[in-house]
Amino acid sequence: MKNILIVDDEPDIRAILRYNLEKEGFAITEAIDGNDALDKLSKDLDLAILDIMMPGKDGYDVCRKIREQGNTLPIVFLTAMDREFDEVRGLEVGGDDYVRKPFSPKMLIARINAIFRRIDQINSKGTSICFGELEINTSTYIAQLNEEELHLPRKEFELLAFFMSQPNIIFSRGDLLSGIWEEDVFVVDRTIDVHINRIRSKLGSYKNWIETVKG
Amino acid sequence: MKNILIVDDEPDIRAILRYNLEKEGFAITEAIDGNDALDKLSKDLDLAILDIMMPGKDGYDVCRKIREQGNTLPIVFLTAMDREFDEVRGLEVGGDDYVRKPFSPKMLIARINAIFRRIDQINSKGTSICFGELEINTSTYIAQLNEEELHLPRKEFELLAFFMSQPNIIFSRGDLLSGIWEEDVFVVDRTIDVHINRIRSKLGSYKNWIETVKG
DNA sequence: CACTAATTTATAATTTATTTACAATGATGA
DNA sequence: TCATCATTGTAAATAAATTATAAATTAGTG
Repeated sequence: MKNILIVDDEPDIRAILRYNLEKEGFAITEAIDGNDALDKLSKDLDLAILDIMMPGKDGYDVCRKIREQGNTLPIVFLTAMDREFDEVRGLEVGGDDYVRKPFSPKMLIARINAIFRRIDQINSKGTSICFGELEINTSTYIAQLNEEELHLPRKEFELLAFFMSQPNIIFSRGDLLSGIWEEDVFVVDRTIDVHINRIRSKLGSYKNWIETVKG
Repeated sequence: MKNILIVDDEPDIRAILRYNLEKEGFAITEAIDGNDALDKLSKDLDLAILDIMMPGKDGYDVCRKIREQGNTLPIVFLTAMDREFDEVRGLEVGGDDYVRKPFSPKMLIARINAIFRRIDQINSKGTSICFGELEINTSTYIAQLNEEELHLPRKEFELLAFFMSQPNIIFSRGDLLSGIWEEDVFVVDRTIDVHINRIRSKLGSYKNWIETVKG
């Protein structure tokens, strides 16, 4: 069971958080301010929710201290007014995400789950696809051909990953469009051709791995 | 008719989905949450649309459960906020695609059709015709002679498919014209002859499979 | 053999894909 | 901030494949 540390000076907020998170199956530890939080740090914790605005040490300070200890505990910031929170600063001091008050419990839980998933992914490297000498890792966005790294920008990578996820399947340009591009963007068919051309040239002698079928 | 399972806790979303998909000719089954969805699984289903955020079991959980049962039902995730959805995770647990809310019905349908097409291609059994050592697949436009792929451009393929769909039948050039060419185009009889000639030369030693009857 | 229909060959027209060049955007870093 | 570079998309030129036609050749039939 995942153990979450809630750090907030307002008892009401702590109660709401505890209620919702326990309902979702998390174990909860509470801290009433920054120093209390630092005292309660332990290996058992899986994530911390840090209020920014607290008497004494604020959320940023606590986060910075935690990181100074070499602790990689995932941290979600909680902030009352959107103006007060500087996302960049939060990420700078080592935060993983942030949620604005008033928050919907659903949203908060979604964010927390997303963080846990991301971590699971990093620890389980089951995200690579191979095809012959070609290996791509869809979580690190690294592609390798014959052990050599192949530099592919995002779109080219996605296109290649799309093909590799379903090898030997014929896709229409429309399939590729709806599979890879955002739904509301419109790109001309030739654009796809150009991307494929770029991938092919990077595949060098293996360029015929991507075959085209007329029409 | 394809049967689609819609899994979402919000009745409004279910209604929108049902409306659009039924308009497109799909049959709909609804489930209001993860457990309901698992109850309603059946062989009749052709695809499931899973909301990620649901009370109780979320979309990932449902997907994982379905896959644990060895069920390969195609699954499309539906997600409200982009932050919440981890695409890689979705694919890891066995999803086939995902669509973000608010979604355009057009896009959703495009995705769903793409999945069905892909599946048709993978188990391309129902759409193939055989004649001796010759097998053609009318959905992938792939023709094979003695297990070897036979490259046939569109028109030649259609012509061959036309013959194979009714073997041992004598067609006049007019029959072929009206069967294969668009209504309003006019092509000269010799054109057909040339196409048939090309097919024959590709059939090699089996070229006499297409016989000519004078007049 | 003469006549017509079918086949083959060559070539033109058309469609579709590839390549090249370049513009717009956005990120990076002095 | 400005300049620079990478990325992404578009347009236009080129190339390639497909389809259609025309003409030359061959085959079938009375």
